[in-house]
Amino acid sequence: MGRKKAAEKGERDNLGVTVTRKEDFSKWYTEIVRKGGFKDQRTPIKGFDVIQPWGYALWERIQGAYDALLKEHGIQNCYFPMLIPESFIEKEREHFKGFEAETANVTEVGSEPLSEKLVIRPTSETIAYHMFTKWIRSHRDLPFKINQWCNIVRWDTKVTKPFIRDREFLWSEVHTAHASLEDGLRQIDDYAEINDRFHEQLAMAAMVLRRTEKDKFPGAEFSVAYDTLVQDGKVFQGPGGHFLGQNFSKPFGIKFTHDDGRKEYVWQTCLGMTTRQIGGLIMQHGDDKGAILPPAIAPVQAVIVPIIFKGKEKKVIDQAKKLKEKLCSLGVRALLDEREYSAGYKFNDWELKGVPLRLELGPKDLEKNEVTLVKRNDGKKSSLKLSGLAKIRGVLDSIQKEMLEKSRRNLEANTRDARGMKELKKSVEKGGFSRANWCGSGECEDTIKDQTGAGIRGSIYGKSEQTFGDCVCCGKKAESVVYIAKAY
RNA sequence: GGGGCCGUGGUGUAGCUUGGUCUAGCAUCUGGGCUUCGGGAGUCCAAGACCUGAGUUCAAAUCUCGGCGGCCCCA
Repeated sequence: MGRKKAAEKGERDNLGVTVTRKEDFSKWYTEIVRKGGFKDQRTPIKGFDVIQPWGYALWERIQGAYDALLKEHGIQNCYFPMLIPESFIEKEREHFKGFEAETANVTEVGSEPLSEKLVIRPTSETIAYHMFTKWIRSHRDLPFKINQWCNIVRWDTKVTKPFIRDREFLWSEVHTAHASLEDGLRQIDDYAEINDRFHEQLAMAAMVLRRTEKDKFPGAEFSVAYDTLVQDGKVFQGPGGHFLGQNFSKPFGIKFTHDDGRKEYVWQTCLGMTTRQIGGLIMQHGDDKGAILPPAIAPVQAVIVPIIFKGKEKKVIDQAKKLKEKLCSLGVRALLDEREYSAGYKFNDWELKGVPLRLELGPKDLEKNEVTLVKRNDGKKSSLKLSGLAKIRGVLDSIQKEMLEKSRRNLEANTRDARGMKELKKSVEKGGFSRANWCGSGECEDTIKDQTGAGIRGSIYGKSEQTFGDCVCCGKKAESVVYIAKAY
């Protein structure tokens, strides 16, 4: 059946996205991931998927942006081994019990059993800090800041979402050691700066929240995470930084000597950013046609689609090639789509993939020495003289700004105060963040979760907000203002 | 952690309730031709599938149980 006939019959074919966000947000997301060529889950082992070229190209951009920010802040890359001896786990029980149930273990080589069980890293604190004891001896060695890009295995019992919840994923993990509590805390501020700038590039408005005691990273003194608001009203957790205090340096014995000869344990921090971010980006910006990638991070910023009429092919293709060259020399990541598909097919395909700007070049444009621009974020069409191509940089910048603005407006419009459980329940149903007063007790935290299905995400990091009433749950004196939301 | 839905060519599906004419239908995709390209073109030819294991039965895509896998909701 042709597409026209299918459309007449009211059927939706399987080439594009078959559901709207409103109809079924989850299915919409999964379809974009698959049909946009981001990821293929049809592998033999659940949760161990293939990141496809388009998805990986996006990851490389995300990675590049983050890597540059880390390096600007004096963090150097290195690589730790994938296998960790089980005995290391004994050194930091509290930390590891958070992962214990989901580690994959290596117990034999060939058919010979190993003398000690090895764990495939679910995170690298234990192996990294084992090495820290060998590298750090003097105050001169501090601060010590390293990062590694690697894969991680966490064998969740259920996997429901590509990128968002996988058993194997790629990430960046930063580990630092400091000579004082103050310097360690300054590192957390550094993370905030890194992540603020990162989120600008992603065009995602974020809430920077200090997690509650229950929700912090296992073994940490406190955790700070970036929460962004997805279109369906749930929040998405992005990168998280953790202040570890001396909780790891003591059991691992990471000591240094001060300039006055005193010996002391180091203060530590860690930070992580994962391929989950790809899922967050898609859910944040996408529309019913597919993904929408912000220009700062899109692998292809402008795709050129030649419109070919019989007899005029050469002219159009030649001009399109020149156009691509010019754009590249202007520093635009441009791609000429010369595939043997119809123009309409290509339009849909690139919209699914999320390329921020499409340039159409056909006989009509050639006559006028123009090119047709179509913005992915709002679909607006315009013409641009071929002599004025430099303006494209400005168009890309404005797309970036518009996307960030939209994200900010969405966050603002969906953050509201709630006083008392009745109001909170109503607010949670609407989606987004509910801003409420909290007494600080774990009981109230659990009750809120039980009764509303939403959890306390934390309080704004680095800013103490004035309470505006009593605890939303128990009515006793409130200690802080917290943000409550359902999360992925 | 609890509950529910589901598994048929690469993809999306029909068939399953009531087992047999299923030698498994359709669309799309793929390869080859002709033709076409400003929103997923048309046409001709070719190729391509019942998740897995056990059971019930003369007979299983269809019924039963287990496994593996996918999806959704609640906690």
